[in-house]
Amino acid sequence: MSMVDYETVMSAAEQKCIQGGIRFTKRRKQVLSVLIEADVALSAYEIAERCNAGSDSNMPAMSVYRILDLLQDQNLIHRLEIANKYVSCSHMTCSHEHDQSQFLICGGCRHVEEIYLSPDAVDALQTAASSAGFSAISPQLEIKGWCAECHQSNE
Amino acid sequence: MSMVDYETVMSAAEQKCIQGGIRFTKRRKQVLSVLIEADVALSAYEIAERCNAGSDSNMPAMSVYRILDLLQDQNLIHRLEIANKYVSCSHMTCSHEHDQSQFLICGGCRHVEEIYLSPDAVDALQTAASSAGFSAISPQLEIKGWCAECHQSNE
DNA sequence: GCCCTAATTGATATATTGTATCTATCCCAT
DNA sequence: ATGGGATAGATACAATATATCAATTAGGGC
Repeated sequence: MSMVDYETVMSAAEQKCIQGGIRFTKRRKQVLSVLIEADVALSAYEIAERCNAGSDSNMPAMSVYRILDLLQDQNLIHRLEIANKYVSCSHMTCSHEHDQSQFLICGGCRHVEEIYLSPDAVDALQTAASSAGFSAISPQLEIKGWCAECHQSNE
Repeated sequence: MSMVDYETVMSAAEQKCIQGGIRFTKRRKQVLSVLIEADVALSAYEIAERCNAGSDSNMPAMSVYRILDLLQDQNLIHRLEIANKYVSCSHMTCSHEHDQSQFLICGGCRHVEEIYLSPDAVDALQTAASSAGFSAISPQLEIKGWCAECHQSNE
């Protein structure tokens, strides 16, 4: 799914882990690989399944949760709260910080698309939030909507 | 919490149910009352607890889920997917349809505020969604952020 | 190389949220 | 008053997530 080479992404991930003071272990590589190779957002239990598919290793779902938390801390993946699923970060190889990511999530099939909102749009959201006494909106926005396919089948 | 009289709201709710072809039963009144009187968003199990608090009636959580689904169909309440919680609709007494509601949800304490985005901001979101192949964004937006209090304690 | 320590993983239990299904009961229209 | 659809009860279970403690592993100083 990624636009860049798998090896490049993985070594960038390793660097981020080292800089974050944690190890890029076999288990963690395994979880991140599954997310990078998936073309859809996956639940923790789906990730565990894929780790275990056709292999002798046993990846318990509990470990997956632990590892997902860590990878999130390193900004290598995103947790989508509306979908209860996880996706790899599309900016993994960037050296600079990304302070915004935006996702569209289909309310029907839960398909996920990463989008790019104009700074103006983000500003408008931030302004509305400030007016309501919030100091900041999340750097990771999730917008629920309807993909063309699900929209049709629901008419 | 409501700006309008409780009785007014409940009778408006009853009208909406009748128009929707369903009954406004004791159980459904009970669930809606709890949500109207709450000043925070509540989970289904919290609603069940409040229904049962200091009373002889037994409201099972399963019934709560069923009733929440119905109330949502009648546009009397909103389900917040980011928070896994429910709030009563602030437009319950309006006769016209509201095609947009927007909520801010604190990522720390899960406090919920209803906000009003400018049409321009909503347009920007819709445009970004269309570009990504989505035919529509949800009429109910959920924006995660940080309330002033949680923002401070996380600095 | 070896040991100490801390990080990591394993293993188990349990909490939380939500769905499926079948039965019993209630209430309205005839 | 009663037949039938809407509503509620009851039970089981699925899916998602957290807590806790023990076992193992990997690096850094000697």
